[in-house]
Amino acid sequence: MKTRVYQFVKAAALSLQDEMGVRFELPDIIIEHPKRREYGDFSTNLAMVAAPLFKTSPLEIAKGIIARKNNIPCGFIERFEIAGPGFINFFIERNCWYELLKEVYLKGADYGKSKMGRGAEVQVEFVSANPTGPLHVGHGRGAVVGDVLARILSFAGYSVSKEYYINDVGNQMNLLGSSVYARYMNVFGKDVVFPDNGYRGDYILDIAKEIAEKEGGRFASLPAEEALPFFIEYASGSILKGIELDLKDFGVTFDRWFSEKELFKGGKVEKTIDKMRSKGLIYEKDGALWFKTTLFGDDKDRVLKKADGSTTYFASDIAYHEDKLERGFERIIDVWGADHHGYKPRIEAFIKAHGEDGKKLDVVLVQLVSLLRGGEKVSMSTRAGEFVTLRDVIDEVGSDAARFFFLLRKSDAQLEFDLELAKKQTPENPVFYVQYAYARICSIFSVAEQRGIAVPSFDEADLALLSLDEEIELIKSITMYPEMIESCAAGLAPHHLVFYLQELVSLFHSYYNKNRVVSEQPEEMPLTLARLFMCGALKTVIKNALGVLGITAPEKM
RNA sequence: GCGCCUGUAGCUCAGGGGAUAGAGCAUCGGAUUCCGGUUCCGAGUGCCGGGGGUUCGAAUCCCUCCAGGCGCACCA
Repeated sequence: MKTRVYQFVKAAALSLQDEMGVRFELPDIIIEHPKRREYGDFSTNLAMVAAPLFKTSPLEIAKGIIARKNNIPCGFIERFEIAGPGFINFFIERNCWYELLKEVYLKGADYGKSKMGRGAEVQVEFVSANPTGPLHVGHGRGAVVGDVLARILSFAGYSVSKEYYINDVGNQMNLLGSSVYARYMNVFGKDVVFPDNGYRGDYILDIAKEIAEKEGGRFASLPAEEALPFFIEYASGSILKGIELDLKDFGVTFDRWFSEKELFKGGKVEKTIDKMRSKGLIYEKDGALWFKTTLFGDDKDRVLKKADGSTTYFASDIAYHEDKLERGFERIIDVWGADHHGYKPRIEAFIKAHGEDGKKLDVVLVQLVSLLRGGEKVSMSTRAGEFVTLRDVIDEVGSDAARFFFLLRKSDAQLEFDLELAKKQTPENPVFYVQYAYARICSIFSVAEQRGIAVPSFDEADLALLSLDEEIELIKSITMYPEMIESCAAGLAPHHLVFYLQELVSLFHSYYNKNRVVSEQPEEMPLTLARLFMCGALKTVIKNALGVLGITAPEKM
């Protein structure tokens, strides 16, 4: 509908240019939903923006554009209005809304899908937590943001690939291995110095015990260096499996798990460095190898290879991003914890150095989550290993509530997550409020069914009977869904969808309370059918939206 | 010191150049024989952190200051 208004305005503006004998590139035409109902269904500020270009007053332009209505088809617009300093407000013909409602019915589960992405290949990389311990709440937020973003993009017509990058190389792996090794030795009564910054969580001991059970004491007699590779391999593998399971239970899956180790095995890291060297972007200083990222907007050059000959994390990362580019993705979206924000310029620098548009990369930052329990802060300290895991949260509040809460704020704002609230079966709990609306509609349908009334198809219902203001508002809100998906996709902002759902559902609860859907009066059957039809469309939209969020739509609660 | 994010109602936060700045919760008052109890309606509250600028128009953009968070390794 918005598109139709847009097309009209554009055609009208062009035609107005001809009439006035002027020609210039039109400014972007913005069609918006006015905040106030009396300003119509849509409005545009074009007349004000274009006034200087047309060299006349906004009022004249607005009049001119509206005058085009005789030449340009716009039967769907009931009336126009010029308001305020020069807004043009559009009031849409009521029948058009009914038509849109039928579209919901016809498209069903596909309603809201868009071709916006034109099938462009997009990669979303997210979570990518080091396999050194279980996922904690913060990772959980990143997981949901990435996952829902991917779902939104694919709904919006992109071809999306979800990926988890595993940092299974480097110091932290050695540290993990030696931590488990130390615990293992303890099991056999041997005292080994626990590494300084070792991992102290209970899970380390669990893994050590598991190894002791399966492998016996055969490593106890080996020198540490010989035993270590096994411990690293075993521990990271076991932790990764746990991570995968936690994510799966959280409704998050990946198309690919990409191992950093594989980059080295294939010589990819060296190859990427060589490539940059051949472009003259590498130099040596203080025995280390540097990459001239400053040429591409970074604020200092970065080390790729340390004086001791080992490569940095950044070296792996550019190799990884080169791999992404080579796989032909048109867009690369990295979802990172906000503490990595400083990392963006150097990755972007690499992409530019590689000869690609830096805009190919989007970084979505996910801010901290602080847990509350009935308003009281739950303390989390990673250091002591007593942090709250994602698993704990899912077990306590369930996957649905956790997912919803993680999306309740824009991702780059800090989030307070109240565990007590998430469990409440009351309307102050937004998840409940939304799911309840769905269950309520299902309940209406079953009442109708008991009375032998089937939910009508679009040609059985006379939608013109839906004439109440609340009904029109509800229909408008229902049919705004496709637009919502597109705007979430464009802004990489999943939280908009959550806000939309809450507003939509609130309109329904309010409507429900005032009006009876299934009437007792036989003569009101046509109205009942029309209302059932509308509820059916609403049901579809709620279900589709919850589906995109990865949240279940329960028929009963 | 430099960079990024944040500062909006009592609380948690939307809105990120447009018209009278919104929602939920909390508070107070009212409705609800019902399809579903856990629902609904109404009311009040704002120097949009301060100051300057750009603009026909600024919560929104720019500068500056203040406050909070997070980054700023030859760590990962």
